[in-house]
Formats: sequence, C-alpha cells, structure tokens
Amino acid sequence: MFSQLVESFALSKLLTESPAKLKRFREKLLAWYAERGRDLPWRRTCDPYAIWISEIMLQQTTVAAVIPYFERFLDRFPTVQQLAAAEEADVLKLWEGLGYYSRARNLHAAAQDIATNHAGSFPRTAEELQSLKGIGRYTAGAIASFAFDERAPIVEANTQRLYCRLLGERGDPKSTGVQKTLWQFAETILPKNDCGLFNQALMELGGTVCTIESPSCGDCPASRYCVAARHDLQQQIPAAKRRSKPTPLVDVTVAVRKDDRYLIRQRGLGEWWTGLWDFPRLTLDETLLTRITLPSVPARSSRDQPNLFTREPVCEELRSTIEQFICDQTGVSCRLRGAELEVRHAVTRYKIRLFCCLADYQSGRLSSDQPLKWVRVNALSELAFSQPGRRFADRLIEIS
DNA sequence: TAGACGTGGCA
DNA sequence: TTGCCAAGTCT
Repeated sequence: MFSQLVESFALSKLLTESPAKLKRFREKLLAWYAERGRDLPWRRTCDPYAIWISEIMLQQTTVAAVIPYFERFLDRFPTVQQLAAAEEADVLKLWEGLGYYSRARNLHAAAQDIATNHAGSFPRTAEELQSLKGIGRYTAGAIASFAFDERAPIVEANTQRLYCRLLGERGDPKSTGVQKTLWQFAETILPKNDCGLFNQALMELGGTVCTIESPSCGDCPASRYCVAARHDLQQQIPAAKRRSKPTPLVDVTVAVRKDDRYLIRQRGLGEWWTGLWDFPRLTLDETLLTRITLPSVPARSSRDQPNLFTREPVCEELRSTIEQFICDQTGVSCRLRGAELEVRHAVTRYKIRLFCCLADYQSGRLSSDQPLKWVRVNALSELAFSQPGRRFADRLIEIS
C-alpha cells in the first residue's frame, strides 16, 4: 500500500513536474497522433467558423452522427454572416434530428452577436469566445487552440477520462475539486507551440485508445506515465456516475384532419423541442390514467419500430379529455375517429407510451395567439409516430 | 450544484 | 429490453 502511494505520487510528479518526462510525453503523443489520428472533416480546416460549428454539434453527440449534419450546415451557411442573416426556423430545421436544440438557437444568436458586435470577425481568444451564447470553457478552449493556436487547455469527456487515469484520480470527475485539478493538469501539460494539435491529440487518445470499457493500454503512447495502467485501475477510474431511472409517461398526439390537411403547432418556450413543429400533444395525468383503460399493445414495439395501427376505440372519458384539449390548445373542435395508434418511445429520462389519434375537424377557427397551421403531410402513420426532432418536418409539405 | 436538455448506437 | 454513453452549457 505504502509503495503504491509512493509510486502514484512519483508518477504524477513525473509527468507534471519533470520537464524531461513531460517533453518525452508530448513527443510520443504527437507522434502517435500523426500516425493514428482520424481524418475528420473539421480537422482539415483552420476556419474558426467551421471549427465552431463542429464543436457545438459534437457536444454530447457522436462523430458519426455529426458528419452529415456538419457538411449540410456548412453547405447551407458557409460563413458566420450567412448564418447571422438566416431565419432561426431554417437553422432549426437543419438541426432537426441532432437533438439539444438550444445549441442551434444559441449558435444563431451568437452568429448575430459576432456580426453586429464584433464587426463580423471571429473572436480570437478563449476569453472572448466564452462570452458568446452556447460557448463554455471547453468549447472556447477548443476553438481558440484549434483555430488560433492559443495556449488554452481543454477538459471534456475524452480528456477528462484520460487525465483521471494518468493522474490516478479516483474522485468524482464532476466534483469541483477534481475539476480544478483536471483543468490545472490540462494547462500544465500543454506545450508552448502547436497547442491546437496537442489538444486534438489528447482528445483523440481519450476517444479511441483510453476508452471507457476496455482501454487499449498496449497501444497507448502514455501508458508508461499512467497511474491507472500501472495499478490496473482502468475499471475503477474514472469513478462511475449514476443515472436516475426514466419516468414513465403516457402521451397522446392528435392528427386533426380537415379535407386533405392536418393541424400542426410550433412548440413554445418551456416545452420540449422548443421551436419545432408537432401535432398537438398532451401528457395524460396520473389520476386520469387510474380511471381509464388504454388500448392494448398489438405487437412488439420499441423506440424505433412502431406498432401497426390498432383499431381499439378509446373510452369516452379519454375521448372527451383529448377533444377538450384540442379545443383549448388550438381553438377548433374535432371528433376522434376509431383508429388509434400506439408506439413506445424513450426520450432520455422519460419512457413514453405514445398514442397517436386521428380526428376529424368539426368547427371553429384556429387560435390566433399561437403558431398553428393546416398542412399536407407525407406518410401520416410514420409522421404520427415521429417526435418533432426525429425528422418530423421532413414529412410535412407546405410548412411555410 | 444538480437537473434540464435529444438522439442514436451498442452490449 | 434496458441502461449507458457521446468533443457541454445553462440555470
């Protein structure tokens, strides 16, 4: 035990306080990155705008998911001025399916900020960058180092895991104390020059070698400096975080038909999928659920494999609840039809049973105090199963 | 400071 | 099927 403590201490000192070891570590890391680093679209450019877009898209999102969105976005908005001049709705539509839509709204707002308050030229320092909406400490450091080679440290999921293992840090990585240690470490190991390249190399190592489940320590240029590898603590470090169980919910969407069109509404502030278009949608409250019988599930269902139609009618209380909801939310009265659909979705912390009802317009005018539209749609059954963010708008015709 | 915010892939 | 996770930020 004592010898382990001595060794942990000695090793962590080696990396951060021995200039020779640190130099060797940097050389080995950069050599490894030159040989093994992936060729990704945003690594081929020094354009701060493109790097910014990629960094925002990559927040909590996999590389594979981002690539097509990144290409489309830059194709549509090649410069910060063009993004600033866009309608927010167009930016959101381009973002649809990526999730975390506030990223898109912040991106748009920040572009306008740059266009009007920074004379259209991109802020060059991490400090300035962090004053923009949606750019926190990590993203500011990433853009400043990748695009301008500022000596700015970075800590995000990949590097956090890497640093924790290198240091043998067993505490909760999210705790204030450990965060302070990690940011300090990130700054200490940064070389004088080529910081952008160095940061990319750190992230790449964390992302492809120093993985969560089975890190490839045999291929790691830093394993000889790694406390976790020395003591076989890769599974214990970093400390696992706990997640709460998803909350079960029952949602109902209603496709109200008038001639060949259906009623949709734009979701407002404080709701999920803010700014995206959706069928009117309500969450059934628990007391109602105790009184009614929901249509049974006809077949296998999962997040992405919706059930086929079921023809079970809803009970009278549910019918009147839904019809009243439509009237309150949209101003029109409607009559539910006999066909109801069901599907199950999991949305992050919620496990949602989703019923999709068809209804016929009866009478009334659309409320003028919120965005509502009658639109033609493609493939109603697919659309009814969709959530706003899951390519919903792609199935609408004549949305604007 | 913990919880909110989305979606898709993988075991 | 379920749970966990992915280049975080904001409140």
